[in-house]
Amino acid sequence: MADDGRLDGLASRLLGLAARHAEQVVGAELAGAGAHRWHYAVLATLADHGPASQAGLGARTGIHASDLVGLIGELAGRGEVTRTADPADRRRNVVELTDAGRERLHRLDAVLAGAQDELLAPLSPGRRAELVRLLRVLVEHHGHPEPQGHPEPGGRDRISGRASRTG
Amino acid sequence: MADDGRLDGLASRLLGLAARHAEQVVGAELAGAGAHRWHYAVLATLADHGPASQAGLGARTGIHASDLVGLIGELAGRGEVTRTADPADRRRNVVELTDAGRERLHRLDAVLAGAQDELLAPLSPGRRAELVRLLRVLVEHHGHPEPQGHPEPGGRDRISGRASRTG
DNA sequence: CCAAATCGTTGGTCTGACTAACGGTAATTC
DNA sequence: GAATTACCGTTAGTCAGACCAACGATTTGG
Repeated sequence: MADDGRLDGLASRLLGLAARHAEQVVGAELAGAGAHRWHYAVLATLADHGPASQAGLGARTGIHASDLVGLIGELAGRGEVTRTADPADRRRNVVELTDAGRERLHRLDAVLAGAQDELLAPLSPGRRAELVRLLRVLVEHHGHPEPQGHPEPGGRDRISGRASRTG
Repeated sequence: MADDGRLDGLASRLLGLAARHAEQVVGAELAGAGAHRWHYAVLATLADHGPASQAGLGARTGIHASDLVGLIGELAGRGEVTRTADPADRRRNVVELTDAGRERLHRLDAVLAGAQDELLAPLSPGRRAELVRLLRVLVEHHGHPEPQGHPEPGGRDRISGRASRTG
């Protein structure tokens, strides 16, 4: 095999390569439907968790609040979501899915499913599930690295890490 | 579990999140040693496959030729690689590892191993190997999507091989 | 009422990966 | 052996994604 090199077995590198590939596939597939990853993320989140403020959407999707502004504007311009001032808290905008948005989400669901299938083509259903399981452990661990306990063996001060808010 | 949402089970999204996390961990760890991912990639490739031209390095590491210029310059400035004109083909530069480079690679090997361990902390050794196995299947498939023959099953027009955006 | 915090918004920054073009060199063809 | 074609390294610039800084409007809490 071609695993004589140190790079070929490096989990971090394989993750990066696979993720890049996934982004390509999904991005291209969604672009064919005139959409972006972010559009799907917002529509899906609204469908799954109901109306939300932009801050709430940002927390769930991981999309930065500043990028969310234009994104919601775009979706609202297409009539797929509504952005209305929250009467209970007038700082907030309540973003809500419309019927058109739900319809579009359904189409994008199909597109996404196709993309996933293309991505995972070389894996059997069982292997795909296993992959998802393993990845989910990693991302969940990322959210809660250490509940409590010893700081770190040989641990120096934390290297400034950019926190990511992944819900 | 928190898998009530469509995003939470999406392989492409999990890959992206995990990869981002990996980049953070590895990047921070390497930064603590004054290095970038690219430095390690180049040093490791040279150690594993011997001297190479910059084009060859680019092909193996995936680093773009234009970015490789400054990178090799940096490593050469630190005395960790030598860049000499190939007498057999004077278009080429032969990039070669020095003893200092080998020594630095050893240190970075340790750093990288620590980063991988931190990354994969929540997984048992068996699970880690399984993850690497699955990811490698994906990445290899990416390189050789279809051995030959039929254009693509269900495939529409060619997805632009490189850019995330068709342009 | 005043201070602090939150939300949406604007504008700018930084980085990684890419493109375009060019001079120098090699290989190929006539 | 001159011209054409292809390749290598280099420079400069583009582009998208993720982020930060700061602001006005608003709510919250002492």
